[in-house]
Amino acid sequence: MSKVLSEDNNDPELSARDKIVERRKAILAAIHEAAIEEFATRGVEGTSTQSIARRAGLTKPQLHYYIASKEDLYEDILVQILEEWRELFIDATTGEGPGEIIRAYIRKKLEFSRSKPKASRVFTNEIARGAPVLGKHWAPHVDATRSGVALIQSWVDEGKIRPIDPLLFHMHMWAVTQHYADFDAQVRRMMGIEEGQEIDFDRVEKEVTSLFLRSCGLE
Amino acid sequence: MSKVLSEDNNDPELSARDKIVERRKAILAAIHEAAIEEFATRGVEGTSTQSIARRAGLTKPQLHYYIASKEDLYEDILVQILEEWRELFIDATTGEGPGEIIRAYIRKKLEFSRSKPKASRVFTNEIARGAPVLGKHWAPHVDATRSGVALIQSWVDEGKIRPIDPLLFHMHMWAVTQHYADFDAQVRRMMGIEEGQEIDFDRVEKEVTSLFLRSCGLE
DNA sequence: AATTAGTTTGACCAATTGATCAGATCGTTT
DNA sequence: AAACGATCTGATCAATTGGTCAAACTAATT
Repeated sequence: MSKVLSEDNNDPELSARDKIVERRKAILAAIHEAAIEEFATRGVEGTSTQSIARRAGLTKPQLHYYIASKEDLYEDILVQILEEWRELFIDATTGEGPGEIIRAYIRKKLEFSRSKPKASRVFTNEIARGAPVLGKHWAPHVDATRSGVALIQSWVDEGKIRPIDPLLFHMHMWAVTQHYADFDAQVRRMMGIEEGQEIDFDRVEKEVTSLFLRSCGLE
Repeated sequence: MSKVLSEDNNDPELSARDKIVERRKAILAAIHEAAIEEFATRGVEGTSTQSIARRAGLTKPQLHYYIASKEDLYEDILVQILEEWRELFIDATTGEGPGEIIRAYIRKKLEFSRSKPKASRVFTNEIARGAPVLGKHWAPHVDATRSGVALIQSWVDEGKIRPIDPLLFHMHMWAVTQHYADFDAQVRRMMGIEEGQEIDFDRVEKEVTSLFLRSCGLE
């Protein structure tokens, strides 16, 4: 700490120290990306550090220079995914009505499934295992979801939407949107989509939104 | 074949040969059960034959006496799961109306998630991997689902239900019901259910049914 | 030119992996 | 009692696992 402060006085555009830090960041990002890819398809225990290293363009000892252990890396990635889901919660701070909030939630969650399906699958895998690693970390996530459920409940109490079970309603939105990440292969097969072609997420978003809005009497 | 026929003439209650066959069946069933448990939580590649053997109460060489290889066992189990899902399809042979058929599908699928969550998860895992093994086997399954979709489409055409996207409607029913198997840990956490306690599947069935019936104007 | 911190490398480790095999053991039939 | 097929066992295999280590290398600082 003191070293950094004492030596970083001169600042010609980008110091050598900064370059090193930046490089480290880039390599760590590559490791995370490679690991997510592997974890998503092979699971934690089925993934070898070897394969992570290879995918990230590193050797195995090189990988271990940047990470402590496979389990450590896995935990980091899980926390990172939860972090990215921060913005994904239902809240009333925007001042919008139930319809718009539900629409926005479905849109954002579907966008995550579309753009980061692998990360979604790592999460699914962890839950399916009984969430042994996530256990210590997802309390805030659960709390945030709970407050979303409370918001939905308040809509029911105020007669803004039909009387539905708010917890199940929320979970079902989560389930359907998550489906498009976890069951990508099944969705493609059912839709008859060729390799390389894109799933029509506009169609999906329209239908999913309609499903949930109608069920609570908003459409 | 000829041996069996020639020697099986005398039949005192249960012949020795039958006993052997029965024993084999029982052991194979134990192996399948143990393997499903392991595959569901650790994935195929993360599961060791050792752990399967141990859980089934066998030694490793003993296990290999009954199965050819781990991949072989895995494929058998996947096919077996598809087999059990045979009865799970939407069809009009009962002569019932859309409402009853949808209700019955959700009930049956939820019952499967409740009673065999592990098997469900093995399936999910395979799909998340891109269905490399299932690929050769699930054509009938896909066809059956497609005919279910066609049935739903016919309801729309005949004006029996609201104009929904039949394929997505079907997939969403699948997604929500599957959720209760794959995300058991998450569901329990959100519902605040203690270890050992049961999830209230009546409440779930009621809400899921209502969700889909309302969305197609049947409730 | 020497020092330094950061990084990379090849060799190496004990443990486990999926799988095999010859020989031992078992209960049954002849 | 001999022979039989079915089953089980301990030893063993090459390959891979997650991870370590000292030594070498690199580039910037002194």
